[in-house]
Amino acid sequence: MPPASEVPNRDTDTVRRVVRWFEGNGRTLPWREAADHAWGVLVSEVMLQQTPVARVLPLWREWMARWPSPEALAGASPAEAVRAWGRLGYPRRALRLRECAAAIVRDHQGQVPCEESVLRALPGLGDYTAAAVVSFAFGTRTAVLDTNVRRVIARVWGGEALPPGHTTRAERVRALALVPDDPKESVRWNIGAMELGALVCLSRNPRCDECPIQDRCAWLDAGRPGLGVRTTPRQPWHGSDRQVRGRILALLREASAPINLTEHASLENVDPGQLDRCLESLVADGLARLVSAEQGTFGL
DNA sequence: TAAACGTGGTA
DNA sequence: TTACCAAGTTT
Repeated sequence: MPPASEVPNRDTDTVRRVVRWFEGNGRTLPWREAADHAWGVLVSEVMLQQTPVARVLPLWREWMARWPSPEALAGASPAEAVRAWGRLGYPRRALRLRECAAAIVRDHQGQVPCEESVLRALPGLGDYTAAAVVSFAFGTRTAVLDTNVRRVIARVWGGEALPPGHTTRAERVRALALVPDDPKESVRWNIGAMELGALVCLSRNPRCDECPIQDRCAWLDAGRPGLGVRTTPRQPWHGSDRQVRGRILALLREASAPINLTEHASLENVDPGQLDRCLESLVADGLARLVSAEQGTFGL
């Protein structure tokens, strides 16, 4: 544990102001409307990992209509899940979500577990998602630490432009200290802090003049230092394995039958070695299937 | 622990 | 146009 000097006061008043702001400014999103539907919350949280709300909305509606329960999704094939994932990105999430559904059916009587540690053990659910599900779907008091909440806390109580590259122990301690004792209020704070980070306390262009706690922000007080400082270098995209894997997967999603990928016209400009490497990794990930080695054909 | 993992909107 | 970035997880 860090020394007590690093643990801020509860700061109940600032927390309450964020909650009030959310009540008047929060978006009405479908997975919030039916917050008692744990499966819907879980699906939304997985889809929202590193993915903007606007892109998730139509896919979430499709998935909930098609697979309204863990049992329903558990009955789908991996290929169906990957195809239905469309262009949401990080398609391994589709496989893991389906595996998650199967585990829920197999080990939890088809009911989404309500314990954070149990959820954390399911495929595709990490610290953030497990906390989000117990908070938003079950109303349990816990600290939900996503990139939005981390940024809000880093600025308001830390005076820093951005949180560290990975979640630190100190961040968790500080975050938990801010969570209200009352479970219902803790949920409002979690979702309100996330929404504040998503709509106002933006990473690059924060709208501090619209912020309900601008007079409580250590970072704004300090003159917003460090904005625009590059933290982690980005990997090049053009020509990367990621790009090639994405192109391959796009072809596989569209194809209704196995297709030749080693001599595919749209992959002509890809280095054969890289193509082989990407195909191999996709097969290893369960995102592609070698149908015929002789013909070089693959399917989902 | 660092690196890998998709995609498309925005400035 | 390039670069950033959006409710992270896994190995």
